[in-house]
Amino acid sequence: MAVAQTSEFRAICERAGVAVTHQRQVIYETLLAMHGHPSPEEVYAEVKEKIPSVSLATVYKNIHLFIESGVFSEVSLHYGSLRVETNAQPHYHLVCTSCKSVTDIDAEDLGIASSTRRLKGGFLAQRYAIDVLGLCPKCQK
Amino acid sequence: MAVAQTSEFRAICERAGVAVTHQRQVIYETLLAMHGHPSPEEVYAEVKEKIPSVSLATVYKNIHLFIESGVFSEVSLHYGSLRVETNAQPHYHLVCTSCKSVTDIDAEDLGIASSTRRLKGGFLAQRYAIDVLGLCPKCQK
DNA sequence: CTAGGTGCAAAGTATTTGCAACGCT
DNA sequence: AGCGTTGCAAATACTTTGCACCTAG
Repeated sequence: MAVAQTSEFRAICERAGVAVTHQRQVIYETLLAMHGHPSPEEVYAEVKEKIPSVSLATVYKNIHLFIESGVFSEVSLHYGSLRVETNAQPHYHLVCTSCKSVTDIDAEDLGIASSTRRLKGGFLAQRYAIDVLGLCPKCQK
Repeated sequence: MAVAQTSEFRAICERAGVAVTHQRQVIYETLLAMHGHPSPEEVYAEVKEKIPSVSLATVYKNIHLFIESGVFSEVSLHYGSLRVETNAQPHYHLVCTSCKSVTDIDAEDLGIASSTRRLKGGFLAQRYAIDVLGLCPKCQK
């Protein structure tokens, strides 16, 4: 059905080992063209203008597929529910992209000093929430 | 009803301008004692052992109250829904704690170099997700 | 006393899943 | 042809809300 497929998109699908479908391509192009940090509902609304019959489930499935394939990423990690930080010491998180485990790491061990300061543009930085994404020792094997 | 109230907890409630209730105190102490990054459901399960009649809604209300008061915080920002990062350039986010706006900032403007490296403990860092929490210029007035 | 807090149940929002029909390869 | 993909609807997960009763101040 699709005609004007970019070779880039074909390559992405091939790398991910998935089929090149019209919905998939429109969702990909819509994401590329969107500014900011869209939610699935916002993407769905945009895609629906090109494919009125598209379903929200398809948008969800493809967004996940793109995130898993590394084509896009999540703004900040989405754990499914709110997580309370009970550790009052300044520290950051090691998040394993394979097993999803979260481990605390001290600021000094990351080599980043945390302090209130004013950044270019006038934003007043008060606290840093840093998630280091990677592989825990167990998952590196 | 409560008897052994720590003066610390009373001070927290006073600062927040809320009442010192038994549920509130048990939820606070439970959070303090919990390791890791508990979800509301997990907190609820723990609190229920001390107060079997407690409701999940009360746990949610008090967790939010503690977070708003700065007593605890969120592990990573919870936007209510997944947000897709469509900007492929390495960059981070300025999140205004007042108006919740999210703005991109280049790595170099933050003064942090992003690179794959192995941290103490053997974790293989591949990507940094950094949210700088603070006040945007508008909200500083 | 009375404003705020609690428990319960229902509503609301976000996301996933089962399945029959359909389209890529 | 065969398997992955889609659309739909129902199911599930997470969170908030309305309200009558209760309790700290």
